[in-house]
Amino acid sequence: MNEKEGLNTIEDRGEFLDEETLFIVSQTFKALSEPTRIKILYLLSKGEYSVNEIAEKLSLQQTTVSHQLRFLKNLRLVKFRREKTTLFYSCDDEHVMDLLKQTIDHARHH
Amino acid sequence: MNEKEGLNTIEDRGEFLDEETLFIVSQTFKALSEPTRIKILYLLSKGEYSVNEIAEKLSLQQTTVSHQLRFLKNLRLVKFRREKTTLFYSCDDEHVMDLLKQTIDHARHH
DNA sequence: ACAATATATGAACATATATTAATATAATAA
DNA sequence: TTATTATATTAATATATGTTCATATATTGT
Repeated sequence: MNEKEGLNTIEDRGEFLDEETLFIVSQTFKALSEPTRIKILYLLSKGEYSVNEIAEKLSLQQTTVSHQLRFLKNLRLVKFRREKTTLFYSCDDEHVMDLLKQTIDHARHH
Repeated sequence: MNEKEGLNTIEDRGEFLDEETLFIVSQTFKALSEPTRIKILYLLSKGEYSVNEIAEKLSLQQTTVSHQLRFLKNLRLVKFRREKTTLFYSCDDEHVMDLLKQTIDHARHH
């Protein structure tokens, strides 16, 4: 059978991930796995934009943008500030933006 | 400088991603966005394992593992070598494994 | 050839999720 | 107050996708 079992406990976290880590990791990558969200995050990496500005610049419907911003806000990847009736969204997670930039650079070098 | 269209080509790539980059990026993150695939990749980051070993260690069905390995193989994230009737799978993309490790570390720091 | 073992494949099913349409809320201005 | 603007929400729909079941393929050993 498997002569390795029983040895990989305690100090060595071994070959398995605990459920909570697994959940956070999968959620993080899921946020970055859809073209619409990638476009939004990439745009926001260049600056702060209102919902309507995002929709116009990316040729998306306002409601689509609003839904995806809620998704990203729930994961605390974006934040917003209000100015009268307008909400300006911006990035709120350096690590995740870094993952995105790394992967875009990597993809562009093929 | 950034008055709408026309100027943000070449040196400044601007606020938009080309379709091909967008596709590669989304596929890459999609690979890392599902718990089963994360478990498999994390296990493979520790060494080389056969399909049945992966299934046993992770308490997954053989067919599930086989399907997900095909997914990962299509994206060239894993490779395999044959030894008699057994296929030993291992990681084949340093950059993607690095993304995974970074994100696991980040998640574990809460 | 046959049996045994390891892995892959295709179809069916269930679930997840992105988008849309319609409507609601909230803030501001007149 | 009413109208206007900006954004959010709910429900419906369509599509994508992960898992399972049944079966197929491929390699090795007898």
